[in-house]
Amino acid sequence: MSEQGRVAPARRRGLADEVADRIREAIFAGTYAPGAQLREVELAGALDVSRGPVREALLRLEREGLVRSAWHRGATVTTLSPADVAELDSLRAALEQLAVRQVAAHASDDDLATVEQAAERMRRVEDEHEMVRCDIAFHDAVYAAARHRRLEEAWQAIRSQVHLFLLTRIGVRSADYLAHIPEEHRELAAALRARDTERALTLFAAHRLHAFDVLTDPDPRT
Amino acid sequence: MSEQGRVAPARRRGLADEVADRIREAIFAGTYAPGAQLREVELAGALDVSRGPVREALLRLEREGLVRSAWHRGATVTTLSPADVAELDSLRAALEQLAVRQVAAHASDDDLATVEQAAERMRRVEDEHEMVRCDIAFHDAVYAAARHRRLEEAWQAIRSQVHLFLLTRIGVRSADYLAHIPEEHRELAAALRARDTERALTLFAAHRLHAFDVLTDPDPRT
DNA sequence: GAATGTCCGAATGTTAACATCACGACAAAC
DNA sequence: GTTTGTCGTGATGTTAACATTCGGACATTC
Repeated sequence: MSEQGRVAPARRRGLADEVADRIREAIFAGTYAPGAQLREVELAGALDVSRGPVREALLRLEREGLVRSAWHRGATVTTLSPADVAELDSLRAALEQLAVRQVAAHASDDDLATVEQAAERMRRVEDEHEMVRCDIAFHDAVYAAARHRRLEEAWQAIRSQVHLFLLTRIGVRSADYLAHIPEEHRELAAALRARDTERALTLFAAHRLHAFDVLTDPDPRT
Repeated sequence: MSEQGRVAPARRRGLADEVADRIREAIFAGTYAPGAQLREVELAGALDVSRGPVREALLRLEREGLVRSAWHRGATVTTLSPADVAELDSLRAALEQLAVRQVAAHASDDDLATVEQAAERMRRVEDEHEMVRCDIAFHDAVYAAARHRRLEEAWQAIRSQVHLFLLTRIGVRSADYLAHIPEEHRELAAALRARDTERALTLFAAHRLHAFDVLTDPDPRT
């Protein structure tokens, strides 16, 4: 969005990045369920590359918390225990508070517009997987608007895990989810646009709570 | 201490971990100054291993923010601009607040004792490099006492950079630093031991400010 | 003389073969 | 019957050679 007319970044990516993307997609698509082993030779064969880039890709996915690996024991897809979800929620809260403060205080109008667009995009979504992607994308936009590289990196370190968590929510309260979530995000964006820090913090906290307590307190109506 | 009599973790580490440690030490020792290039063949030759583990080690150091790398352009030691230092300070604040809350609320007495020991250890230190190491070790202990794996990982992602930052402070106000810092940390530990969340948060904030404004507002007396 | 095009060197990216390790099954010993 | 020791399999860890790419130096062109 209007990077002041700047041209594209135009940086070439290595094979390892590409491989990491493919593996990540496969995990989110359910090809590799949580707990499944990710064998290097198998992945290398499937993606038609050697083990080097696969190895590097697994290291990056480990940085994202999507994968855990032990010495000579290979990599497995992360499984999220209730304790893990609690950790994710508290850490996400800490990061998001900082992000919201930064955005409300210093964000450019362009960046705010990008956040609003991300919220708008959710209204035209039917598929649940797509909605989860949009949800994550919205928060990506918020962190991007904060213009805080290390904060964004910290978010990326748990981003995929949050994605995984949201995925487990699919099927539960799906009707509510699809109906209410877009409006909720529009309010978040509006509070940021108004630069109302306190209101934004409150709304973001409520938003996290909605996502979180579906697991601990499932809605009996569904 | 006293992990309830549990034996040591006893997990073997790979070559890559060892290599990462050596490179990290070399950077902290000043062998590779900020901005310096880290050539894979050079490191591999010096450490007498092949480029594979070196490559892996550089990826880990990149995760720690100690190293930056671009495609086909190799890795360089991170240089910290004033903006970077500001980022570190704000992110560190967010993480530390969560850690302090967790510790004050749920930490075991054993974990608190470990924190106190880390603070005590600072009193017998003369060398400035050693003091910086103890300073970091103290905060390590606090994060460990929080018993929050992802929070600890987030801390580790900026830990080395904070170390680098503290190193730049050496030589400035060194007398003050060596004299006052140990007492400051003992107060931090005491507030945690008393489980006085608000006081601890205030003290930790003041502590960060002390470290931070040496660069922005150097003491004229020194 | 400034700009463009081409080439060379040096570094990283990638590959495939080799070495090492962990886990499980099976057998032996107590 | 439980435990301990051995072995084989299949994976990861490591290595060294090959391919690709970047950056700068030099020559060329207008």
